[in-house]
Amino acid sequence: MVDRVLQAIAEPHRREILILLQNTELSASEIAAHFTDVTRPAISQHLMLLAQVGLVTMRRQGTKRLYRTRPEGLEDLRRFLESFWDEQLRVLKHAAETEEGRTDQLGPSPT
Amino acid sequence: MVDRVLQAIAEPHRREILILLQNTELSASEIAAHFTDVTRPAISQHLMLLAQVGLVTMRRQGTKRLYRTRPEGLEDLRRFLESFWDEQLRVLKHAAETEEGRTDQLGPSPT
DNA sequence: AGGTTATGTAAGTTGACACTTACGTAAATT
DNA sequence: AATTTACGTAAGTGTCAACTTACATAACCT
Repeated sequence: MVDRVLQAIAEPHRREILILLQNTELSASEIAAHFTDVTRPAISQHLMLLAQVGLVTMRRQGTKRLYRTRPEGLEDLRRFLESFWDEQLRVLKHAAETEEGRTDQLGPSPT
Repeated sequence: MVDRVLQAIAEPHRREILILLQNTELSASEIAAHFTDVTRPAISQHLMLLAQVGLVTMRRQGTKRLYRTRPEGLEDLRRFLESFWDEQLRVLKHAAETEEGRTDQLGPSPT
């Protein structure tokens, strides 16, 4: 499950959709209107995926479909990453205390 | 930057690598040995990517290359998701208090 | 009923990416 | 110097996912 949620939020457009929906409930076309680089059907497909993964909920209102976030959908991921971070921080702390001769060669590209 | 980190940890094998490296420093082949469904070069490529994104560090020791996690690499992502979650939880709380007529139609697939 | 509005769905294209095998290379060992 | 060990790198392949355009459908309005 974590897999699919991670994959879902790895896509920039989908993350932006989630951010748009943070405080509001929006219709599909309202959401699509925020995007200039992508067509409405694409957004529709993103919304479908987000719903399947449980990050978003939909209800119909007349001809519209209103979407909102579903906070519980992030729980699994949250738990996973949190435990992960705890572990990482412990390592970080330990490294700071030990402080062995830093021989680092390869790091992140200096963007 | 968040994009690339998310993409990096969206891949199951790479997540497993990070978990392997949580407490230890391992050589490339030691890491590869943990995987049966994938060849060593594939792992090597994953390690490269993880290093580029800043989730992992490498140092040479003789003919070996030892990898370890780089906790700071998760900071950006952590910040992003944390603010995100805060917002989500606020919404969740608000929803619980308001408790309007639940008209939910589309949810996560009942796995 | 007929038209409009709001939206999903089908089908096809493209590009990225996770692999594979084969090869290159640098450090240790003999 | 020749081998072996421990890797990365090149090049090619197959799959998947994010798009696109064109079409289908469902609710609303007149």
